[in-house]
Amino acid sequence: MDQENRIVVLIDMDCFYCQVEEKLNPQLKGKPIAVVQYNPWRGGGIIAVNYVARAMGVTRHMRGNEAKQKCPEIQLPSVPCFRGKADITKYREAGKDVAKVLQRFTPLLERASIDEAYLDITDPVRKRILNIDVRDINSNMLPNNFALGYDTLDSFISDVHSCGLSSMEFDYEHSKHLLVGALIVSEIRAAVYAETGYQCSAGIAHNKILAKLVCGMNKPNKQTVLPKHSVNILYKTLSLKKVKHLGGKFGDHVAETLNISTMGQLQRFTEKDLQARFDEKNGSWLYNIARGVDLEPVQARFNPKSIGCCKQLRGKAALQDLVSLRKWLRDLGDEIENRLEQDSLENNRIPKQMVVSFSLQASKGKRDISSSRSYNFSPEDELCGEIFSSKALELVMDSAEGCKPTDGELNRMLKSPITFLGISVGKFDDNIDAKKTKKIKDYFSAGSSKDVSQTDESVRIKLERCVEKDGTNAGKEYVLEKYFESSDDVRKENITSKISTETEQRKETVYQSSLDRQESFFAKYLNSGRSNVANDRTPCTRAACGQTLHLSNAEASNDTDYSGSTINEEINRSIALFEDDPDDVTRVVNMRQLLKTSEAKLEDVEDGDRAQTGTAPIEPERNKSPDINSVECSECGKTVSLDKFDEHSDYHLALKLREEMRQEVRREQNRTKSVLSETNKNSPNKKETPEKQCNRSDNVPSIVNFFTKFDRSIETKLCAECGKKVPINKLPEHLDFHEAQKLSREINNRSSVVNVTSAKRKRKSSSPVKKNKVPCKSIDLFFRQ
DNA sequence: CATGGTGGGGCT
DNA sequence: AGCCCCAC
Repeated sequence: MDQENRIVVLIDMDCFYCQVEEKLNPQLKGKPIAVVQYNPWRGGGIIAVNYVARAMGVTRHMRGNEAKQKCPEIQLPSVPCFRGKADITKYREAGKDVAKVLQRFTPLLERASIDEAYLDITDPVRKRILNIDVRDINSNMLPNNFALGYDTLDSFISDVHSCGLSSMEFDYEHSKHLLVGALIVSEIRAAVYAETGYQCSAGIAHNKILAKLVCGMNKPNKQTVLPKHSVNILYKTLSLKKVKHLGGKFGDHVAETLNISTMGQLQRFTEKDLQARFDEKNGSWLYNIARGVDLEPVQARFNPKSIGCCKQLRGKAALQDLVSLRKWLRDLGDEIENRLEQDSLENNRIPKQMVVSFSLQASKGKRDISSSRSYNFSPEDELCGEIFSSKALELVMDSAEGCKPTDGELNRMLKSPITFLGISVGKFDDNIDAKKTKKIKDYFSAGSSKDVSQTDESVRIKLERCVEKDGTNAGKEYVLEKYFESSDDVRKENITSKISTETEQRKETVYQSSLDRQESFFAKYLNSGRSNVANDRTPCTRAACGQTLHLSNAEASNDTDYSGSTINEEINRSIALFEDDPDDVTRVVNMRQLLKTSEAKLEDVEDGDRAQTGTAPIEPERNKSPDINSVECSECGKTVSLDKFDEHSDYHLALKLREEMRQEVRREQNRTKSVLSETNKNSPNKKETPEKQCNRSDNVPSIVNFFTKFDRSIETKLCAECGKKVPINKLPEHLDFHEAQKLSREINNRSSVVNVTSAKRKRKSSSPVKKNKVPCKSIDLFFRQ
């Protein structure tokens, strides 16, 4: 409503990647470290530096080797590498963990990056003011808090307490709200630290630009408030380029045309003047921000609007031929698929569009030519890595003239090398349950020719395996219900009776008989689960889990807890373990306990136990050393409790197996393609679509050879599921792969009962600033050479 | 060859 | 739709 009197916060994690590495490997704490992105060139590129290392002169922009020179004892943990590119999953997950804590304090949270979020806490501040006496706030309650324009926080507080009588300029109401905002922010940061172990800094001001600005002024692990009347003090010396949106070309342009360098100097110009020199919108924006005014609302957004991955392939790494292009698109497509799987699981949405971007090497001295092409998914498209990579290839070929005019077998060279490749998906469709239910039905009725009873049994076994992890009847019923939704009546009958009557007694034997039959992907996976069933420590965990489910259900009725999960959400989470992280349940349990204790603390505050509030732990003395009963997984670095470690290892094994199987399927697909296109080989020359050219290129002997190790002497059989040729000895595995896919889809397609996104307020983008913000055409032309 | 991989967003 | 800029 009153955009100028909001309380806006920017939370920024301190050297986040380093903190994540330090948490994963506590031995690193206190030592100088920098996280490098794998890159064989000169020790890797540094993307984060902790404060110990910064003190010794290590900065971003340096390579690992330079850091070693400056600081020989520096440790350089590296971003893991998957499919030939950096994989930042663990940091993404860590960022999400943090954001979940933040979200408890306000639904008006905008995730700005992996480690930053804006919070509009205007409402929480108002409510708090009704419940407390601002005069009871003292600097002991606000450790590590700075007020810009004041030597000490106390002098700011006493200004507020004296009702601003000491200064004509002082706006009491504004500063009172800021002070209460700072109090809330210190509670937020304490919660983040208590629940995640991560430290962050914060800026507290009346809008996003200023919050962002002051957040960086005291770091790390500090927070800074910016009273309105201190803006001019700050601007007096503040370089214009420090302000968001002015850090790039536009900022340079402004500074040069006006011949100024500080924000203060920007105030000398009238709005009309600025509009004349730049553009109506940019002019107004500059005029406003020069006075500390920024009307851009904090948007309620937790989930990203797009999911993408890309890879630079510069210099010698540039792609020269179709084979390598296809390889990279496959890898990118696979990553998209995996991340989308997760996303649909968590957010109940699927993308409607994909965009492929690429750059072609230009003649030396010139900038590479970058292009992008989009594709809107049709309802029949199956959102798998295969679709992403094949569509991407089509689009690239279509617009990049990838193939040289045919010259016998050498037509696989690209006209110009590709120096950048990226696939991203977006334009998400929310609440996809209805549509998906139909798709599930398709999947399950597609098997047809296979022995129905065996299919059902294997599905049943897998379903039981799922609910096994859940440990509650509710979860079992839920899963079965979802399965029935997608089954025809005969199957329903069949399975219902089996499960309802025999489950408890026959569980072991069912597993056993299944295992006797085949030792394959699922058998191995199930086997690992079975051994855990036998393990007497596991049931305890499950019991705890079941208890938690009920607890969290109670919590969900607490409307001040925005993250409160429903029982169904918890169940879903448990089910998700099958594909997701087996450790999740224990994490949820721990998280719940922490939430309860921290909520209790917050209630203490609300109840007016102010002496207690004063000790609000900005750095709790909690012992963060890892549990003696847990161990760090060498695969993913996560801490895993010992009694779950077997299971966790199996999870990684399963992932690897699945990946192998996918590759296997791909190889077969490609071989099939090339065989098919052989029939075209002798057809007369005619205009061909790029797609056809693609296929034909697969026929080139060298490319067939690329997909190694296919032995034509081995007998093959057509798979009833996918119609592809499968070596007969690989058939059991291959069928299991399809089962795994089906189950995976079934799991992914189940409804997510709580839709976090929909709980958020949706604002109209009425922000005047939005229109005011961006470099206009004239500026674009100015910089285009 | 040399921050690189991700995101958001505005303009035409 | 496709291009470009900004920022972490």
